[in-house]
Amino acid sequence: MKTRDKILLSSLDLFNERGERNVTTNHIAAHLAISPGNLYYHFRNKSDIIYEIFLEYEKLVDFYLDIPENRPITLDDLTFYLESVFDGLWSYRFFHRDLEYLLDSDQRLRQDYREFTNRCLAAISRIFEKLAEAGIIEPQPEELRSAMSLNVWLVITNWMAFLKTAHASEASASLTLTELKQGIYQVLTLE
Amino acid sequence: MKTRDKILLSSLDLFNERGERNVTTNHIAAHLAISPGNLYYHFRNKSDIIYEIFLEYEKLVDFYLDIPENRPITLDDLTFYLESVFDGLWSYRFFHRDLEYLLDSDQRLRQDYREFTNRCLAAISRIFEKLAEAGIIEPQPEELRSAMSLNVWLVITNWMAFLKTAHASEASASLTLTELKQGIYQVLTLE
DNA sequence: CTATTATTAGAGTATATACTCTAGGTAGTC
DNA sequence: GACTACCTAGAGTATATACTCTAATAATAG
Repeated sequence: MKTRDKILLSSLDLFNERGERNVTTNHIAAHLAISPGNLYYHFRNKSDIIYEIFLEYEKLVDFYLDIPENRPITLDDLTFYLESVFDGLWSYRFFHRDLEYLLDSDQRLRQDYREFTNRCLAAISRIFEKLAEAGIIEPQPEELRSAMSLNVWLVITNWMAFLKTAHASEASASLTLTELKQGIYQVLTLE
Repeated sequence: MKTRDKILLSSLDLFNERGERNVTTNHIAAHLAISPGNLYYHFRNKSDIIYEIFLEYEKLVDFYLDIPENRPITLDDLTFYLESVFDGLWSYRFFHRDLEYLLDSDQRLRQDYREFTNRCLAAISRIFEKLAEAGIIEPQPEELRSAMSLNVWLVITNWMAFLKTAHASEASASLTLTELKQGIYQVLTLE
């Protein structure tokens, strides 16, 4: 694997595990047993690394949330969407943890993330619409639907953080898949 | 005003405005035109300052969420609760922004915050219960009620962050009260 | 007035952090 | 073999950060 890709992978791992704030570029280099100079040959700065990781995250979620236009939606589809999105959240969980700081330090990222959020909200909204069309939930007016979508978005993106803050340190390392899955139930409650 | 209190006030201001991560103890001292030594005479370290600010926050919210036991609840009460809580969130908004990091760096805080969350969830749940008793909303089984409460909590605590991340930088400084109030509508949607 | 305690200034320090610079490899191509 | 483009090491640096230490000044109590 190319050094550049190894840097991205290791960074993601370390960020997720220890939080972006606690991971320096020197840590990343040391973890890969390469020199800082080498790291900075491949990336101009830490922000660039984070930005590239975000692009991957974005691509993944966009791929998952590509709602088929001309096919009714089923409950299985819904479950698939939720599982996919939670999977993405888990793999890039460092991102939402330090979101505000990250957006403050990189305008590109702020701009892109804003559009990303809007795409996600639109997708969630479309899911509601199709669920209503399929007769699975009650139809709802546009305004209510977008408020509901926003609620879903808030619950989804902050579920992980809630788990980490609500649980005592005892099981600190063990955010289990079970708990993650409970997040799915949590979202379903909204509907 | 005592220096100690001035430190707490200034810290809160600076934390809210620039984010805890961007505010050093030296900044706080400089802002107050006192020496670092002076600051460290009053507080052993930065964590201690944050912890004391949290205690104030906790006290405020606990005070607001003291649900009367022997009186039915009205819609006005509900509005009051929501406005109070959003007011508290606004005044201590730095806290939720860097929550995970803060809890990681102070075990006392982690423990206290965990209990605080549980008290809040219980209060929200009690509000639902009383709203049902008063015939304002449909009664719901215990399990559903606690899931709903959790959703409300997630929306409330992350509404501010959402506003700051979703809006482009244009109006960066201007998180208006109007938008905050929209958060209240957002929560009501859940019900 | 004096002894003690509380408060303050300000210089200083150890460590960390993001990042730079130079010199030297390595791999492919003609 | 020589040229070029890519890659890597590693020492080094400017700045920041949390925090310490000493000495001096106010406040207070007896």
